[in-house]
Amino acid sequence: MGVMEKIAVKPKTATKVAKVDKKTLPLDSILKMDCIEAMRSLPDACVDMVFADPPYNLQLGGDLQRPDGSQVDAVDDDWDKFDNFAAYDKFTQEWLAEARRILKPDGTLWVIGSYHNIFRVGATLQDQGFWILNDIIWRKSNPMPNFKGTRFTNAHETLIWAAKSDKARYTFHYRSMKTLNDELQMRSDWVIPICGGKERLKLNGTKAHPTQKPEALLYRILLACTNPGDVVLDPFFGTGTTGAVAKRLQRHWIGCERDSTYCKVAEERIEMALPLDESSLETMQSPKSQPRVAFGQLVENGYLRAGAQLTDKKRRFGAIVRADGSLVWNNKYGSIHKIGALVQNAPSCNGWMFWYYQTREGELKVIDELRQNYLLANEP
Amino acid sequence: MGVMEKIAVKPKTATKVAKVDKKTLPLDSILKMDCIEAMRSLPDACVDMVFADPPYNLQLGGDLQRPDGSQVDAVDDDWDKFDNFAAYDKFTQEWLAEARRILKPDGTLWVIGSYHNIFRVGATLQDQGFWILNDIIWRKSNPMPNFKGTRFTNAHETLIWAAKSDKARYTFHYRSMKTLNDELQMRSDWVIPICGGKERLKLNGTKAHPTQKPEALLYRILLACTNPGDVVLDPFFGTGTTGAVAKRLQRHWIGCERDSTYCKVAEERIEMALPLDESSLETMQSPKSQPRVAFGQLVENGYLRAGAQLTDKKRRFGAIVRADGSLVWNNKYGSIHKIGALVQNAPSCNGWMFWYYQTREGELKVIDELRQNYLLANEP
DNA sequence: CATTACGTTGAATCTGGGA
DNA sequence: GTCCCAGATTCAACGTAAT
Repeated sequence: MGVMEKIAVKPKTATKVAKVDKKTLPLDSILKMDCIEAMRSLPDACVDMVFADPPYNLQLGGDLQRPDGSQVDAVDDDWDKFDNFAAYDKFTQEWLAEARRILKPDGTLWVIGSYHNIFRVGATLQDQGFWILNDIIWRKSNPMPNFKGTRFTNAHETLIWAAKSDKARYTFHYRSMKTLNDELQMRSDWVIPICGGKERLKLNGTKAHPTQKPEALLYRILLACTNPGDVVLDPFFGTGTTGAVAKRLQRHWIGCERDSTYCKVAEERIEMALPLDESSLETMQSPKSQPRVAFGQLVENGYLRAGAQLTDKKRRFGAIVRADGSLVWNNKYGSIHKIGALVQNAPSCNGWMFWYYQTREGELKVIDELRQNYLLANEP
Repeated sequence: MGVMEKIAVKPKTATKVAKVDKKTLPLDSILKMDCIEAMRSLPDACVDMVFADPPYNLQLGGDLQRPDGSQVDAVDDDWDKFDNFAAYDKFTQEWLAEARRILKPDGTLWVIGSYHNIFRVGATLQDQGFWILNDIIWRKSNPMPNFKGTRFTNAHETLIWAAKSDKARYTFHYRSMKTLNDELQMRSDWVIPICGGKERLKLNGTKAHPTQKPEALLYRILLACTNPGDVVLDPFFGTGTTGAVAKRLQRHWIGCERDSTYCKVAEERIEMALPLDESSLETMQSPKSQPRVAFGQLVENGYLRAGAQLTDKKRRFGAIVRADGSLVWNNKYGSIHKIGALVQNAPSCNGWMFWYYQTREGELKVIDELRQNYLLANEP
């Protein structure tokens, strides 16, 4: 188990990416225009995440406009689906290219879709160099049944999580996700109800947006893959689920939305959203973000004496601690990790978990416990 | 509830598609060559289903160790190596085009893949004119964990079910699936364990094939979307899961496989497989494939007299039966389904379940019961 | 013989900070 | 950019051995 610790904006962000002056960004506001045009107004590498819920109904020609307002394709009653796929692909290429440009090098992209469009979106983003990290299945606990009994009940939607490249060092709060999932690794299939009840926004008694996404979905995504203070852009903002959750989780957001009714609904909704208290935002952090403790510090501070014998759990191997914090085994010297790997003939080893010491009572205890004690005693 | 009835090859197949002489097909055998070459040797429109488990193009990096230091046995076979996406796409286009050609007009295609390849496969098959009916999520109950804690556990694979066109009259045994799923509609996410235990084929103590699929997966697919006697072709036969399940379910199969070791293992395995007894094959069938009973037959045979009054369950609407089996309501005439839809102002209605008649005892009973009685009394 | 303990394994794009 | 090396990281099912 790790130690509770506040999330801090990862320091590498400050040093590794081109510095973007957040003051010049339209943070926490909606750009009331076409998303491609909107993104073009932003500088390169300025956002930490893009979350996109693009249109997928190929017959809704209105959703396929170019930045200049012209129609991508004449979608009339005689529409040919091949022409339509081409038009949809072009639209997808355009908004993805802009999203890619404004993403920081270590930022990630999330897209949600159904079988109508997700294969085209996925192939396109791979073509553009995005590196898929996971595909995530949103399993709806209460999907609409297939009334005609002609197919399987369409009970899920698919999300793609992708980095800008295979080398990118993306944000992923593994430990938070594991905690959220009752101490088991979070899987790629998430059970979340569809958006309804009080959460579902209404206008004159009817739903304000046909495909409003549940906040729980965005909550998990933002918690897992961004840090407080990060900037999340949503090119198809709709009624602003992304903005509402971002505000709750103390992330900045930028929305793109042409429809003025949606904009109005979203603004009112986000205005009402309450940011979580900072203490509620504390999450389980990976030990990676704990201060490092050198094994030698433990020796130096008397947690273990030089000359003490360490063994593995089953007492198959024994090694001696030296004053500088190195171990000796079979006339070979090295770190706890190196010698641990050596005795097992393994390529690598976490010495903290491998080596045990004997207490005065004769009990074997893993040396990682000493490190935890040291950390507790030396907390800031 | 429907009636238990034997599956029969759907009659339309015999009349609608170009007749293929099954004697000329290499039924229930493996074509030991490249799948594209193999499919080219077959005539047009000769198979009812193609099930394909193509290489995933995994693009794995270096070795991967578990936390305990042991090595993960990766898929490093030559058949999964492609130079780039373009090469993989070309390969996909070629085998899909042949699969499309040999499929009967009402036949369907199933493909399985992971996020590495499924988006490319999905987009390609849409480009070729296939009409996606569902994407199905195979949720693994026991996936391999993400050992490094770097992503969400990849706990599923994706299948695509597609018809040759949007007009195709594909086979789907809705009722069998609903029965299989405890009287709930079968959803698009299926929980099935990975293939292990006795089912996992071994050679000299190690797995015979790195990616053997569970029979439960094929069982559900073949049961849902083929009829006994249908022909299923698998272009990437491997160790023959498709063949083994097809034999069990009394379907014909054709496999394509280049690797002679896989061929040998598959042949032995299928040889051992026992076809299910015909009585075990009886499953709940869709009302559509039951012998149709015209409502008029019931009138004709005295199950209901002309002039009788029908109502809905709550006696909100009343209609009169005419001698030809049509109903009258508000001076409007039509079938039980049409008038049922009309009175509710609904787009459609299953009249068999909507309309009730009154017994001599004054009890309301759904008219579907009369149909069931008629069917029982008139069984062959 | 029953139960527990331990070892093995599965389509995996699987580390990251500092010099 | 490369290199070095500390050190973080697993779930369910199945098979076999030990108790």
